[in-house]
Amino acid sequence: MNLRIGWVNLNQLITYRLSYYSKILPLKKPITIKDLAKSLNISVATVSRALRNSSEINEETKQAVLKLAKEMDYHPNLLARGLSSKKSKILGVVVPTINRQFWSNSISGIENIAYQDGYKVMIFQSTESFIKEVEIVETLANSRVDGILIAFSKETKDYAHVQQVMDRGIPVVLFERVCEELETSKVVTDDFFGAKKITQHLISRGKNNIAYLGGPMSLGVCKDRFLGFQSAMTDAGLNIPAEHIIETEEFTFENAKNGIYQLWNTKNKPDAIFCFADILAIGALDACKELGIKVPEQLSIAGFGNDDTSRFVSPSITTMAQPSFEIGQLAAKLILEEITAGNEVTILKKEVIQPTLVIRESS
Amino acid sequence: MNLRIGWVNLNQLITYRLSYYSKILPLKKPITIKDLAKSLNISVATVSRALRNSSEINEETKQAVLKLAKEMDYHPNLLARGLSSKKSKILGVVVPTINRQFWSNSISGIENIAYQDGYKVMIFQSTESFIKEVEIVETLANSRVDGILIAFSKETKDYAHVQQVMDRGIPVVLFERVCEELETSKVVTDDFFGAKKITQHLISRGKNNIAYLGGPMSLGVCKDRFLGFQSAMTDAGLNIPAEHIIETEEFTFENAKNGIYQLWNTKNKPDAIFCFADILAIGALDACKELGIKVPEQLSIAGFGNDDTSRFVSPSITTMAQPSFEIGQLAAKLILEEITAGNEVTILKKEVIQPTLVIRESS
DNA sequence: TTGTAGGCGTTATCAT
DNA sequence: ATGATAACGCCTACAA
Repeated sequence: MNLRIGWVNLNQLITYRLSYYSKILPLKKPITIKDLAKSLNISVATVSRALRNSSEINEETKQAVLKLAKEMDYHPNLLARGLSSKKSKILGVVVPTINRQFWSNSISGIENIAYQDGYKVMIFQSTESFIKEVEIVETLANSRVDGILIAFSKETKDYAHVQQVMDRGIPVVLFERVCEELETSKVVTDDFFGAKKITQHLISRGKNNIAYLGGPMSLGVCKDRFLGFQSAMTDAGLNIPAEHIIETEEFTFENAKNGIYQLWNTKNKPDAIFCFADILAIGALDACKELGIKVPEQLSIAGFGNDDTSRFVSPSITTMAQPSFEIGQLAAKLILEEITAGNEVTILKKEVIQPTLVIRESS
Repeated sequence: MNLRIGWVNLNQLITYRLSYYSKILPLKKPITIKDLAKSLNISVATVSRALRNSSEINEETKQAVLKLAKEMDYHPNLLARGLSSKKSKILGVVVPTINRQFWSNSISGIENIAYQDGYKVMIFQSTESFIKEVEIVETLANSRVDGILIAFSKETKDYAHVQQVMDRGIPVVLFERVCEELETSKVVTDDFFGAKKITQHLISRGKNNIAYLGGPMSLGVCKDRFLGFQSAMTDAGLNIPAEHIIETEEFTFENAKNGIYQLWNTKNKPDAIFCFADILAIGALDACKELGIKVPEQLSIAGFGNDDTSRFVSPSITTMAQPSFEIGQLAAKLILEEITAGNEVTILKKEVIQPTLVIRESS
């Protein structure tokens, strides 16, 4: 035991491997309600009722069943249960990635509500890939989950895969990354007003030459935030020169830095910048340090999302806080409503949630 | 449509709700292989074979089946498939939280390997709760997943729930937060040497009065990192006064700040600090700013984990990079090996992965 | 290559 | 309150 066998190279990492012991999977046959029934000389139906504490059962027999079940180490087979009952008590969630606070927080919100109603949550990430998203949605549907919550990948422009699932009678709720085409309940952030509000804040700080750094306008969220920004500028009678609008395909630290370098090469330098997401704001901040630009004196920076990081950097970043946990909760509530309604009429709702302004040092 | 109904107060957020349209779930009965068989006047067995492109089937009939399946919008019922085949092609993953880079990255690593073999991954978070962890593991087992990957919650000291699942014949692999008691394959970071290495780095920078800021020693990882730290100090003939060892129950920004304030109140002030995790290092850095402590001149700071944030703050944080993605990949490989082995002998392995030193401005 | 039939573990619908 | 028994949708010997 714990005998060192040798050195192994794993993706350029030195790893050492300790051999343990060998193992063979045990192949005990699982106990079923049939076994319980036989042992107690009663029918499987009765056992089944006892296990789901149905109303129509004698208290004593029920206790006897439960006792034996524990003794014999019985565990229900959820596949069989689902197959026969047509209910899984499972919600499926599809998000672009779990590796960002907004998404992981909203998932926590979903779980929070789901668990209260005895639902489990299956999480899948599309990794911003349309093909993978389609696969996942299909798998989820084929696994007979009771409902599916989706935030679309960046690539997703076609919603047939979701429509198809809806046609199969599976409730769907969209959140954050939604679309107009589908007739479902939706939960979104008010991106337009959020962007407008934070832009107005910058203006109120005396800035009047504000640039925009964001993602592709083809993505709904990006467009909405830009429109909000634009609206605030227009309302204030301010102009947005074309070279002050920078679009990056991906939201990365590095792209943001490049954006600032690009901006600082124009002869009409901005005095503030509104970034589509916090990660961009943080990249912008880093570029400013390299270029010796004083924040916020020379350039104010504003982000969106209120990621933890926006608080930790220095100067800390002014941003719009999105209530991600609550968005998840709300989405879960909506889908549970629909599930509960079953074949009754449900009212589809669109919930638009207001982000809140968090003023920090960068403005 | 789009008729505004009213204002709703959700957790102190102003939300407005747009009524959409009402909806009734359609209740079409799903197509089954039986339906396909009937339509083609062949047996269900043949259809089944065609769908899983078994070798023993005529190419023409197979094509006919596939064509009809598409036409009739057939979708396999995974519950039924799993029930009868006893294979789900699903891996279950249990992590403390998905809301931290290390965990979300390792999940991505797991998915990366799993998808190559046609496995899907079900993600669950225990939220550091033992009870929830037990529930999840039980659910996973009852859902007949093909294997379970677990990183224990902080609270978990008793491993009966996992042993039980193993006894049921379900392969289990532990990663990162593991235990000695269970006879499974395991993948861990070399915390001892990682901590030792980064401490030695601090020493090589001329620091000789290094403090430690970390979690409860009851948690294996915490202890290992502390021991590595201690070992480096001892090797260098350096002393660690008791007041330079600070334990925090939770790894938060605020706790770390308090730790630094506490340290700076002792008369023997340290000239460097090794923090158990990056988030603590970042908190420490913030406290330094508030206290006017120059980093790294007066106090060097080192973290562990290489979270994105450690790169974004200024000065950026020296840290140990844990190859989280690779750890996930490895864990997935190990469990797939075990699954594939089935009732053959498997060799259980313990893989110890070396973190790498990332030197940045804070040292 | 195809068909028959039994089984997977549970729930649901009848009776009793 | 309990028991038979037929689904649920698919897989898999075994037989043809």
